[in-house]
Amino acid sequence: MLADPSRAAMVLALMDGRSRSAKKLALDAGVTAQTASAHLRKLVDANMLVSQERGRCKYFSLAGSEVAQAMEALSEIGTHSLPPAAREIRFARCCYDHLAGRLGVALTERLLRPGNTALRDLGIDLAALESARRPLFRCCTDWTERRPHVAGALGAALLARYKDERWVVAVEDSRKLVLTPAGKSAFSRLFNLDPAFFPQG
Amino acid sequence: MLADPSRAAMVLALMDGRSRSAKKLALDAGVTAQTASAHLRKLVDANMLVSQERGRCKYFSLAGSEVAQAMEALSEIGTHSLPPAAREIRFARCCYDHLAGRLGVALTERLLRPGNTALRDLGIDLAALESARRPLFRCCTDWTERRPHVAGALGAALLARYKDERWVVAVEDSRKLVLTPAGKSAFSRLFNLDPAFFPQG
DNA sequence: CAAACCATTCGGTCCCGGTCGAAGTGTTCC
DNA sequence: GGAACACTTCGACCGGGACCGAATGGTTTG
Repeated sequence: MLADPSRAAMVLALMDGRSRSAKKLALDAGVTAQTASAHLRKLVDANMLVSQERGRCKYFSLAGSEVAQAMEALSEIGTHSLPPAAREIRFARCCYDHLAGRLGVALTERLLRPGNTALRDLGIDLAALESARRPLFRCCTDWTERRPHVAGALGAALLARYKDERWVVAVEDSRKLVLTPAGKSAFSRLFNLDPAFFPQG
Repeated sequence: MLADPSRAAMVLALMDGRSRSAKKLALDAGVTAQTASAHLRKLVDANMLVSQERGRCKYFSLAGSEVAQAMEALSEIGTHSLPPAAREIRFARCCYDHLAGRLGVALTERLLRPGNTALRDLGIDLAALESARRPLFRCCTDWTERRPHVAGALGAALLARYKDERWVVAVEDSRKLVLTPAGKSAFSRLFNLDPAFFPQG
C-alpha cells in the first residue's frame, strides 16, 4: 500500500499534519488528477487517510498516529529520509491545546522533578486553574515518543503562556510549532535543558 | 517491499527474533523454494534481513529493530494482526545478556524509585559487580518501548538471577523470554507491579 | 561415488495494478 | 446561464514483478 511511489509521496506530503487538497497531492506525487483520485480512494479505504469535503475541494489528512508511526519506521529502513517538515513536527507540535512532541515530553518530565520551580517562575496560578471545570492535570500519551506529556487545564495554560511569550509560534493550518531562539534560551533556563537536546545544535 | 504477501509472511515469521532457514520460510509463505530465494535476496538487499550460512542451509533473521518497528506499526493499521509470538516478545526478551521489553523497562523504572529495596531483597552484591571489568550500569534503549532499561554487569546479574529462580525461562534459539507464574508473583511483590500490567490479566 | 538435500539461476508465462485520455457530475464565480 | 474548476468514472494500454519448471553448483550422508 505504501510501497507505491505515488502513494508514498502523498502520505509523505501529509506527514506534517496539515490537510491538503487532492489537486495539490496530485502535483506532489507527479501524477494526473485521475490517478491521484484512485490512489486517494484506496488510502481512505485502507483507513490511512481521512477526507473532508469543503466546497468543491476535498481535503485529505492522516487518519491517525499509526500511519505516521508506520511511515517513520519505514523511513528508518530505506534510504529515503523524511522531509524536513516531518522531522520538525516530531520536535514540537500542539495536541489539541497543549504542547506535545519531544519538547512536550521533556518539559513534562522536568516539571515533575522534585525542586523544579518552573511553574512558580512562569507565574502559573494553580488555584485559579483548579477552579475551572476541566481537570487540572491530565496525561496524554505522545505518539512519537510513546511517553506521557501534560494535558488538561495546566497543559493548555502552559502552551498559552509559551505562545504569549513567543517562545513557540504556531504554523498556519498545521499542528506544527516552531521554536524561536528566545524560546530555546528560556526553556533551557527554566527547565535546565541541555543545549544538545535541541535539533541542529 | 513489505507489501507483497509472501515477503510479509516471511518477515512476520521472523518477528519473534528467531532465525529460520530459507526452506522453512518458503513453507511459511506458501511458495516454492525458487520464489522464496528471490524474495529473500530482495529483503537482504533492502537491509531488512541478514543471512548466515551454516552448512548447506542458510538462516535468515531480522536485520534490526527498525524492521520490527515498521512491521508493528503497519500491523496497527491493517486488519492483519501480529502472530502471538510477536506480541510475546514485546513483553519480555533478552537483549544480549539482560532483560528487555515491557517488563525490562518497568523493572528498571521501579528499581530507580527512591526507597526500592529490590536489589537488597534479591541479594545482589553491588560491591562484587563493581570490581568486574565491565561497567556496572549501562542504559540500553528499548526498541519497542523507546525507553531505557538496565544493562551492563548489573543487568546481566539480574537476568541471571531471574533465570536461576525460574521467574523467566528462555526459549530455544530465540530472544523470547516466557514469564512463569512464580515470576509473576515474585515481580509483583518485589517491584510493586500492578496485576493489570501483565498480559492477559 | 552415488543419492539426497538445500539453495540458486535462467527462461518463460501471466496477471495485477499504475497510468493517462476522454467524458461525466457537481460546485463556484462572473 | 455560461465558463472555469475540482473531482470522479470508464476504458484501454502496458510494464513490472510474482510465480513455477527445469537445470546447476555445493554440502551432507550412506
